Amino acid sequence: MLDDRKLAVLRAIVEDYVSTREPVGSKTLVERHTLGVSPATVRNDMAALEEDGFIAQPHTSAGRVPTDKGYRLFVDRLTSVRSLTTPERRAISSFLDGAVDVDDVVQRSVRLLAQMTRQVAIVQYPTLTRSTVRHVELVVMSPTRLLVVLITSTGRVEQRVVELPEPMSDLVVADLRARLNTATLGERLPEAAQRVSELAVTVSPTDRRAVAVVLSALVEAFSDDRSDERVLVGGTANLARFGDDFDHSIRPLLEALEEHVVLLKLLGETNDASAVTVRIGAEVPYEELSATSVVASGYGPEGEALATLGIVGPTRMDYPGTIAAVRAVARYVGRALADE
Amino acid sequence: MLDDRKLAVLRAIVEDYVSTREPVGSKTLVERHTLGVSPATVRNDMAALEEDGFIAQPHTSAGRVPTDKGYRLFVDRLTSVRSLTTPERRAISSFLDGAVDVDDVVQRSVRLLAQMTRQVAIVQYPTLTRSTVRHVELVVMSPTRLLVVLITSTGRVEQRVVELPEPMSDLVVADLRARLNTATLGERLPEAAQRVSELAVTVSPTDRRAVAVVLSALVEAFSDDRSDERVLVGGTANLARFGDDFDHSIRPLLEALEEHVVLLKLLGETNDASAVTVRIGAEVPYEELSATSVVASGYGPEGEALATLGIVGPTRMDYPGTIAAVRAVARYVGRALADE
DNA sequence: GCCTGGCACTCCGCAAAGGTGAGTGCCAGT
DNA sequence: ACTGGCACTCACCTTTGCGGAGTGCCAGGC
Repeated sequence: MLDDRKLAVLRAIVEDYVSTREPVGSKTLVERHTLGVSPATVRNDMAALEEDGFIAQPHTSAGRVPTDKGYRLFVDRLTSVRSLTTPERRAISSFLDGAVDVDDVVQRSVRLLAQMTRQVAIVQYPTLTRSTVRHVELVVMSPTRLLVVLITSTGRVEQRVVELPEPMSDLVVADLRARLNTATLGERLPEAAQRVSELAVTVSPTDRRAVAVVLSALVEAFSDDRSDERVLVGGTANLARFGDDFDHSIRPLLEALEEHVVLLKLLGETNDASAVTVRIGAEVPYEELSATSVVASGYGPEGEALATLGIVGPTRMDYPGTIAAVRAVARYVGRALADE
Repeated sequence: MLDDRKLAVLRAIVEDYVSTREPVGSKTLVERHTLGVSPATVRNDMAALEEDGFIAQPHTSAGRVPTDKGYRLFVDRLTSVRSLTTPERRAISSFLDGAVDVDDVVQRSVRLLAQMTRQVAIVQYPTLTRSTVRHVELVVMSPTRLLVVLITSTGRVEQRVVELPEPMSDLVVADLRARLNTATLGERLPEAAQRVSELAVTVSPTDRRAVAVVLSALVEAFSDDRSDERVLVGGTANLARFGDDFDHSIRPLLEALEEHVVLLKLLGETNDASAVTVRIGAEVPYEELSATSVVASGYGPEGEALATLGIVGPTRMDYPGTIAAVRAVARYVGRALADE
């Protein structure tokens, strides 16, 4: 069915269409690529490719355009991932190196990704779930008010003010603080929540009610991980290069970009930090975005996927370059996070 | 020069143009408004208004369109600010009431503003400068690494990791922590920074170098108020209603929206929390945005302007409605912040 | 003196018409 | 199995023509 030359033709069509944005015909194709055959032969191959649904004609006498299925084949079999040049790597490093904290890393990543791919970039904040407890602090604000602070290994800080049902002596607070820290230090958040719950049993009956309030606030801080719902978007100005069909491609995308929930669904879930996922056209889980593709990857320190980042762009995009960029940024951001 | 009828004509032109998006002619104007005169008379008035630069003709034999100067006059003299209806007020309240912290208030405000005005909304985060110190925490991470955490009354958390030039004993850290808190608790940030600097003198010579590093990190956290450079943008999907001239009006705006510095400049500075500023077309401090207007207002608890919020939209916008919305949201957000 | 109805004029916007060219499918020949 | 040739199709561009909305100006009326 699909011999090597037909695949070469498909590849050529995708590449030309991506760079020129115009349907590509048999003649121009032969001129620009060294296929070693005449336009007429290419036409036969094209007819076969169209038969199989890899390419399509906008109108009877126009050139061919890749279909989603065509892009899919191109991405899966016709492209070897380009690795970045040394200067490119260096640029990424230096761009991310200046980051002062996790927020800054995320912000820089979005910019970097948007700039490299010239697409709309999306970066999800690192999940707390896999981070560990660095410190738990209890601050007495008044006899019946306590500030509970949780600091994680990724440098994120969660804090809650709790109203105590009855006063707690400083001694009890100090004891509780010490016990909390020994129990949770270095533990992952879910495990830490578990440990904290266990502590409840060991408390003397007199303080039980007050302590229970504190502990439940802390457990909530451990579990209520709002950060994994947060995403940052950048490079929206690149939408300008999207095409001119505002209502049918740009508007729905702008609307989607406002909804973080939608974005998270777009990025999808990845457990493997090194795998780059590509969703093309109709594969994207929103009907309105059928003219867009999503290239995403998990990222995190030591190949563990804490969160996802990626880009959204027209199906007509430079997949090899974009995939390489997303993969590289994911890798470097993971590394940058490990340093924090 | 400008008698009452001419002003009425100008007002009618602005209103019609805003709602229809089309140049308005003398005949339609008379039909839609009760001016009590004939089209011919209106034409004469229009000629005078054009002479004075309040309106312009896209081409000979087209209707008239307001100029920036025309909008200016309209905003300054021809419009009385509409006050909101009770249901509208109630909607705002209930929308903002559910907010759990400052971040949430800001996020809700952006949504609210974008929804009410159907424009792109911008909200600057409240400045820290006027907030007070709730707690300072020092966490020992390793003998030579210390985590400095600052928690403010608005619930904002700043944190820094400092590398110590030499180890610090736990005792010294505990002592320092206690002294820091007694010195700064309840102080406003600038004053707190001052107090911290003063502490440096009282330290024993052996620890001076290490302590100095910690203190300067803290002073920096007090002063380096990055939050007043932070802004949140929402409602970009409303750009779709902007017009179809993508390259000349939407693209530069999208680019501007990416640059927080630019946005802050757009919002401008307000000291008075109750004043709504309107900048029209060329009055906006960016040449590329000459087709846009900015409606902004300061906001904060008790009429004190902690920050600015506003909207950006085409010069052709519903000024009375927008101004009313911005003013109302600013007022309610100020109130919501006071509650936190 | 200001307003009005009438009139000639301008010019945008739309639609129809015609020409051009890129691209195709098919077929006969090598 | 590939190629050159040929007739055909159809989007796109330009040209042309026309209608209509709008204007400016002028002479007449309250």
